[in-house]
Amino acid sequence: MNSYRHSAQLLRAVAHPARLRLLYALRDGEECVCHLTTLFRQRQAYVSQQLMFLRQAGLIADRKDGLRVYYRVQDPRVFDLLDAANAMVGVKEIAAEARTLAACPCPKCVDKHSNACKCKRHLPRGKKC
Amino acid sequence: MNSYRHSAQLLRAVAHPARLRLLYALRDGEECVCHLTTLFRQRQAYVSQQLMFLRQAGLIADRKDGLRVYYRVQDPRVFDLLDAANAMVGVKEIAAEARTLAACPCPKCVDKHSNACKCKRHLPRGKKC
DNA sequence: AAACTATATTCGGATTCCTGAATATAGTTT
DNA sequence: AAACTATATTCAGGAATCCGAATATAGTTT
Repeated sequence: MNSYRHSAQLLRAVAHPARLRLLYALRDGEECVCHLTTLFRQRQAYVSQQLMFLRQAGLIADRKDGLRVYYRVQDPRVFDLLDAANAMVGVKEIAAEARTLAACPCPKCVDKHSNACKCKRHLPRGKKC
Repeated sequence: MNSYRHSAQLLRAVAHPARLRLLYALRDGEECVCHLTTLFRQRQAYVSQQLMFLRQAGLIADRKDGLRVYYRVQDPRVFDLLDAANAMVGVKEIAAEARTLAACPCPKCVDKHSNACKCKRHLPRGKKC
């Protein structure tokens, strides 16, 4: 009966504030690392580390597009888990965090600015075309 | 938004094979420490430690009756959590483990033996009245 | 190719967790 | 009170985790 071991492993992957926050940020769709880094105001290396942890646990998958890497959750049932935990500690429902950020150079955020250039050129963080 | 911290703490309390197993053993009712120790074939000190962990996390509560201490789960919603985790790792449903044990001296187990004495005297482990 | 950008990985030290051994506490029986 | 029983707690060493700093990798633009 060491199916307990598998469940425990899954639970441990999820038992960390930063990783919880990451999963919720991916709740309604993939995001690139730069977006998550900007959103959380954390070092890129740290975000990558936690993403690696979640990936090795099989909770998220990645997709490359040019320089960027987009992450998505593998199995939406993980939110059944997280919501159950939140219910127990008295949290209603965690809404997805703001989807577009002025300081983020990823396509999704840039497209939102109607006055921003839509060309595909890579721009340094925070600069405009 | 550090409600993440609370959820993470709850999840960590549960992210351990021994503690998972304990919770499932309490799924359909309270059990005393000696019963759990016999059931798991583990040192009493170890079982007590893990119970203490669960108690400090607010997941279980205890009740004293003479020498024995009976533990029960505080909030049955914890099984929503655990079942969700099991579903993700492909475990159907965890049945409660055997409820009565020949080697266990707790009242519940002794009563099951129709040929055993029902007096309230305390007996050394494994000996009969 | 060289400079640049987004992301990943390695390394190390501090801290936390795990668990065995030993011991303490509290209730019970004689 | 003394011996005994069920349970709880403390302690310590080793393993695992956390996270910052530095560096590596791979794709892009010029």
